[in-house]
Formats: sequence, C-alpha cells, structure tokens
Amino acid sequence: MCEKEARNTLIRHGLKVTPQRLAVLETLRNMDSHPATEHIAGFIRKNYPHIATGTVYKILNTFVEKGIVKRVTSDRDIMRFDARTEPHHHLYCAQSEQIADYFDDELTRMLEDYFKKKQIPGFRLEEIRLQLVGNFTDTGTDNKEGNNSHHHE
Amino acid sequence: MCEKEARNTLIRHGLKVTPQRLAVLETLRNMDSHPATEHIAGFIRKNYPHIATGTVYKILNTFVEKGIVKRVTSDRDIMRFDARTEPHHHLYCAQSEQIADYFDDELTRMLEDYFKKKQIPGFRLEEIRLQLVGNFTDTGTDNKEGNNSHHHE
DNA sequence: TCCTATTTAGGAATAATTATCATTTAATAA
DNA sequence: TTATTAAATGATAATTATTCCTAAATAGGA
Repeated sequence: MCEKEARNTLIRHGLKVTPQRLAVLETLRNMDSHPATEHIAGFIRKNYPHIATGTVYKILNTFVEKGIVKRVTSDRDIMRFDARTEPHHHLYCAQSEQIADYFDDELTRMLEDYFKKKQIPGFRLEEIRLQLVGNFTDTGTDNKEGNNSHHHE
Repeated sequence: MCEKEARNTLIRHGLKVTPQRLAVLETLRNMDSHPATEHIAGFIRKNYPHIATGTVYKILNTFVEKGIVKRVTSDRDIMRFDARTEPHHHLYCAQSEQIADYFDDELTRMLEDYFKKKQIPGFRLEEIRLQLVGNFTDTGTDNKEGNNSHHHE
C-alpha cells in the first residue's frame, strides 16, 4: 500500500522509480520526526544496507524541487525534511532538537485572511510558515517515532 | 554614538569590551541584511583586517546566549543573524537569499491573542516566529544594504 | 602598574553538503 | 524480450560552514 503510493507519487512527478527513491520517500512518510539526511540514510540502511549518503542527499533535493517533500529549517546548521505537504506549522523544542507538526486550520485560515486584506508592499507572498518555539511538556512522547504531530480543532 | 551604545550593551550583559566584540556588534546593527558569519567577518576586515573567523563565530554565539542578537534560520545550511530584538517577523525571498525584517504589531498582537486563548496541549509556547516566503517585487531595493526592513501599520 | 581570568588568532579538525565520474539501471520502443 | 539511451547510483574527492585547540595577547580590577 505504502510502496504503491510512493511509486505513484514518483510517476506523477515524472521521476524514474528506483528502489532508493522509494526507500527515501517511504521512510520520510513513515517518520514524523522531521529527520535530517543522515537519519534517513541510517534508517534506510537497516533494510537496504548499500545506499550511498550522496544519493540520499540528491534524492531529497530532487524531491524538494518537485514539491514532494519540504525543507524544515532548524536553529542548528542542518536541514531537516517533512513529507507533509498540506498547510501546517511546526513546534520547535528550544532544548532538544525535536520538531513536531502542528495542524491548525483555524490558524492557517486566520493568517491567510489577514494577508489577503493586508498586502505587504514590495512583496508577493507565497507561503506562510509559523515556527512555534517552546518546550514539550508531555515527557511521555519523548523521541518516540511516529507520534510527533499535534492536531488541533 | 554607535560605538558608545555597543559598549554599553556589552557592559550591561557582563561582557568584557574588546575591539572585536564592538566591531561585530556595530557591524550587525548597521547591516539590515541579516548577514551570515562570513559576511560579518568580511565586512569587519575592511577596517580591521586581523579578525579571525573563529573569533566572529565565538562572539556571535556569546551574543546569542546573552540575547543581544538573534539567529535567523534560512533554507540554506547557514546561520544568519539579526540585531533587532523587538518582536518582529521575516520576509524570505524564495529566489535570492534575501531576508528582510517585517514589523507588524497588529499581526504580532493577533498571534499572541490567538495562543493566549488556544493552548497547545503538551507544549509551552515561548516564541512565535513567522516566516513569510515569497518574492520581492520592488527591484529597486535589490541587495542595497541598509533599507531592508518593512514596517506596517 | 601588575595580575589573572578572559579573549583572541591561527590553524587544524569535524560535520554537512555538493560535485565528479565511472558504472549501473529504468523506461521506452522495436 | 532485448537493445538503446538517458538518467540514477555509488564511491570518493572537494567544498563549505562551523567548532576545537593552544599559545599569545589583553581587559578590567586590585
């Protein structure tokens, strides 16, 4: 099911289907932790030991160009990635390196409405990203892969 | 006047006053372009040729710890800095590497009010950062140092 | 002025990312 | 199915951003 979806995504964007690309896309879609390139490569190597790091970098860049995944900026000097393309925002932990998705349609709508009314002179707005910086208080979810998003509303 | 202010800032934060620190702080305060470390170092070297790159990195880290300057995240893998500590947001140009300040008190207030009412479960919010991604349309301001901020309201 | 803890310079070391290029592979069509 | 061709991958080198290290310099207080 997941592989099929990944395969379709690649084809839909005019990309050749390779095992490496499938692995990167499936991995990223199954990880909610907004992993850095090395994390993705390391995770893939568990099942598919021969993937080269450079290949993962190249694949991720291709995916970003095609809009299949998004970059998430972090305060550290590494790039992290996100397979969710629906409009959403991010929670950043000030202490740990954790980044979580934050879905909030009301907020998204509020911001869109705001900028529909109030144009910024000299700037054509394309995307609104909110970085919510703070601390996670539910210590239970610590680093547990796969439950790293907050839905609201 | 500017050196005096910079000097006071250092003293106020319990830092020794050194020519290097003054140079970094004055430079960053005079540049609106949210420069990366290398840009700051390069700029300083025009008047003060012997400053070491590592020194600039160390000084900037110290300043961030003390809250004198802020980090600005970029889509590229470099850190950029901002000497403005008042609450404000940023305009990112998708093409060029330009980042501009965006001051909008109404917006800041709206977001603060929103999160005062709507708590995020499991998360203690400390800072709200808005990244407005798009394109600068006023080609006149291209890269011109010193006029890189947008006030609104 | 002198003393001492900090700070700096300079370079080496590390980490993240990109580039290169020979080899392999996926898609296409005969 | 096989041949063809453009594209992708692996391995490694190169680049870039940043940190680390240590001796020398220096700020600020006694």
